[in-house]
Order: sequence, then structure tokens, then C-alpha cells
Amino acid sequence: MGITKSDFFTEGQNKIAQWMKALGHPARIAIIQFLLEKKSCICGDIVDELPLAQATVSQHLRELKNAEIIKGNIEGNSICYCLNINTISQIQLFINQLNKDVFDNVENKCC
Amino acid sequence: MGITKSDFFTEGQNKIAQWMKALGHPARIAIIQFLLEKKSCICGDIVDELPLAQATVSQHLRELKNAEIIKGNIEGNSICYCLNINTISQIQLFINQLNKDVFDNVENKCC
DNA sequence: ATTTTTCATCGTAATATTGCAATAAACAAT
DNA sequence: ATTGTTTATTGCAATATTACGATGAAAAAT
Repeated sequence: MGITKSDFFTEGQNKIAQWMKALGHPARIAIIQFLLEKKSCICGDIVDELPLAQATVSQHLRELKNAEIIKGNIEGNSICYCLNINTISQIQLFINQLNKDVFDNVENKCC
Repeated sequence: MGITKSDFFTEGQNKIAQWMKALGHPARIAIIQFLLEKKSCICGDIVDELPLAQATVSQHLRELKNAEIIKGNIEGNSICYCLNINTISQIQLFINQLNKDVFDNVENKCC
């Protein structure tokens, strides 16, 4: 079908999956790394850094924005994108808990 | 097109994106949580826990395995799946570094 | 006022994902 | 040997994603 049965999963499961899905493309990872590198946050030149057309980059940015991984501000003519600390922190919480649980159960592993 | 231009991104970017993509579906998050909950690792009953057909669950398990998020062992008739500590740790490393970098640059944010 | 710059959106094509029924494969139990 | 149990695979339909050219919109620069 190609449609995800979101209704049958918990809100938390859907939220985490949405964040992870947004991070599930190398161009979007590259965008995030670029936003970190460019401390100035004047981010109009992401297109020049990526091997993708402007329309494609804009689409990736929109997906990151929809998932609340980044925020965008209009700055006169250009737009300034920033990482959303709040979401990144929540992702970190999930991954750290996951890692802790895995290590706590390490003696119960069978493979 | 629907095809990702992986060749134009770094190995690291592709690897991280692959992990995140594998985690980018609520059913796969649910599977992971179930694997953690069931400490025994006798995991033949994932199908009963999820609102999905057996074929679909098997497909999700294969994707998690391809991304090396889980490992699977044949145990007589049934199969035992476990989380791959190594990969989970690497994901944690990436997220923790990301979070650190975001916080370090908090004063340079514009939005 | 016109042109340029910057970013978003629309339309479209190619490919990928999601989901399931049906079937196969591999072993266990009878 | 046959039957049941468990998981994988195949084939298919519906939907989503990825990518880009063309176009639009809004402010900046000339």
C-alpha cells in the first residue's frame, strides 16, 4: 500500500519515527552538519554546498522543518535556518535511554 | 526520480542516514521497544504484538537487520532477534555529538 | 520602475516504501 | 511420512519519496 498505519501505534512511537525519518537521508544529514559548521546561521548558501538543485534542497529543508528538526526565520531577502535544540534534545533522550536499556540487558542477549 | 544520490555524500553521512531511515517507521520503533521489553530474546511473537500481518513484520525485521540495528539467530524452529549494541552505540555517539555542538553554538542562533 | 537575488511551490517522472495474501522453506511433533 | 509451526519470499497494488525544471513571490539593488 505505501501508507503507514500510524493510528495503530502510540503517539511516542510515531513522533520518534517522524524525527528519525527526517534524519534518514544523506542530504538532510549534510544540511544539519552544514548548519552546525556555519555558526553564523546565515544559511542561504546551502544549495552551493550540496550536489542538488535548489528546488530539491528547499524540499529537504521543508521536511526537516515539518519534523521540527530545524527552524526558519525570514531575514529580509534571505532565510536563516537553525537547528531546533528542543527536538535534538528529545532525540538524544530517546537514544540515550535506548542505549542504556540495551546495555542493562546485555547478559540476556542470545546473538 | 525517487533515487537518492548517495554517491555525492560522504560515507559517514550515508551510514547515519541509513540507520535513521531504518528507525523512521513506528512499527520498527515498536519492534525495538518490544525487543527491549522481552528480556528473554525469544522473539517469535512480535507478530502478535503488532497490528500488522506476518509478512509485513518480517519485512520490517529485514530492514532493521540490513541496517544492522538488530541481529538474528536461528534457534531451532524459531528465530531470536536482538538489538545490535555496536550500532546503537554508534548512533548514540552521533546524536550526543550533535547535541553538544548545538548547545555549544547556542549563542550564535538566530531563530 | 526594472532587474536581480533568494527561496518556495507546482507539475512531473522515476523509484522506493508499505502492506498483505499466497506460497515456500525449514524444522518439530505426531 | 504427514502435519503443524514458524519465518522468509514473491508478487502485487496503493502511496510516498526523491529530484528537477519551470514558475511565482517578495524583498534588495540598480
